[in-house]
Amino acid sequence: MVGLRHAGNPRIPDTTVRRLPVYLRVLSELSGRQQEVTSAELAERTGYSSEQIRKDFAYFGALGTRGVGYRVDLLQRQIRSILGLDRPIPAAVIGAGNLGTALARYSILQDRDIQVVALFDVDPRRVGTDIEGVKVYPTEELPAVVRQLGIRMAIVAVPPEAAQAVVDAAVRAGVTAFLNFSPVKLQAPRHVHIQNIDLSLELQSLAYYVSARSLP
Amino acid sequence: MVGLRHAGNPRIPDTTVRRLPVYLRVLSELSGRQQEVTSAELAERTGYSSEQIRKDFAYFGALGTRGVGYRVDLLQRQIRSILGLDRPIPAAVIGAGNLGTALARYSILQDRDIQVVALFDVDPRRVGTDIEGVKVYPTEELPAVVRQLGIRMAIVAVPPEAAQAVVDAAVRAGVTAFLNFSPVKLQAPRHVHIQNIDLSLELQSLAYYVSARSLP
DNA sequence: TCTTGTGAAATGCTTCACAGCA
DNA sequence: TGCTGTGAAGCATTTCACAAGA
Repeated sequence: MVGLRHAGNPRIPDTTVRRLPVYLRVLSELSGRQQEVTSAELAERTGYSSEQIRKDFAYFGALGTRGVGYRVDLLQRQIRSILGLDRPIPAAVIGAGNLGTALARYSILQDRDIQVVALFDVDPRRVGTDIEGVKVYPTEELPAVVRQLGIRMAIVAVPPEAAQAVVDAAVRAGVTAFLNFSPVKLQAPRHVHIQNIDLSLELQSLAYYVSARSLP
Repeated sequence: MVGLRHAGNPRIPDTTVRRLPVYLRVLSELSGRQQEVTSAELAERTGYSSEQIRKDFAYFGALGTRGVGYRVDLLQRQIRSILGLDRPIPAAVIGAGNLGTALARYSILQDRDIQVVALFDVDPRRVGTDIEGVKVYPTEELPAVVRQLGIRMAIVAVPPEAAQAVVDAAVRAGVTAFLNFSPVKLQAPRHVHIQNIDLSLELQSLAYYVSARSLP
């Protein structure tokens, strides 16, 4: 996992990248209400330290005014540009079962920058239906649809046995970023980024923090 | 976030805790097939370095045999005990919408150590139904049901406005560990552990890794 | 000989502390 | 005076390198 991006851009640590969307969320609450925001105020609202916030901003050539703070709108625009959210990103959800459907519905309704434009499923009963107006295609058409719609990002919610195959197909068709909910370690070329969310692993590690187990 | 647990136990770093379930998964594939496993083999299958694995095991007083490796069954038992998975953990899913239902179904079917024994929802149309045989209760009954069933862990999948209130109620009733899917920063007492999974944030940070944005 | 177990070095991230500027 | 910007210090985690034991 490297924070390196296309030539010329500063290298941003992965930890910072993960905080950027949080800043965006807070900034959008602030936007309209105030023009400037201090790192102290952002610290208050995000839970990060103010120094950390300033360091984060410095990674992409910050622009605060000493004694005043940062311009909300400028900051928003910059962070969105860093993340590549300054133009819509077409995304796919692969697997239209319970989880896939829920994730698709959630993403379609929540996020306007990342646009879920297609779902895929192997089950003929699901193919042809739609989720919030987005069509479910047969998985075998994935390469064609991905290319046609310029899909660059995919949410994987298929059974573990099927995951590697759909990722391989998607990668060949040009997808470079995956959010994987399947409980398997996926293989992919270096330039492909895979972010895993594994519910079983999360729950099991969470178990460690269940305290005072001696109680009833 | 501290790795500290009940008195007497060694302090295990959070990073290690998050790897333990991965070891469990790999070990369960191995179990039956072989009695011993080397750190190199585990490295191969997990993607972690062998030194890291040995360090992790050392945190809970490892027990390998030089020249041979670790006993699979012993390792399994130890890790399960560290995580508190040596007895079933009753859990709740709060919010029986699309996501909550999908998560509940997934957990019920996948995980036998963490048992989802109740769902909660405010919508009267959902209350009284069941998901894979697990009842949906009205949210107002949460305190009573949590106490009655000894629930120690909760998956939160309610709208953001409702999240803090259900967490407060659950904490008062004795829940100490949460997996939160609501896109809000939840407040809770020190002894309560909250693990967040925020789909929007994940997708937005993922956008950073979509490469070669200049293409079509 | 093979693999564990572990101090020591390296890395990466966060916090400290304060100089610098509006 | 207030807040940014940033080197330096501090921590946490990972990797290195190798001694020790079956």
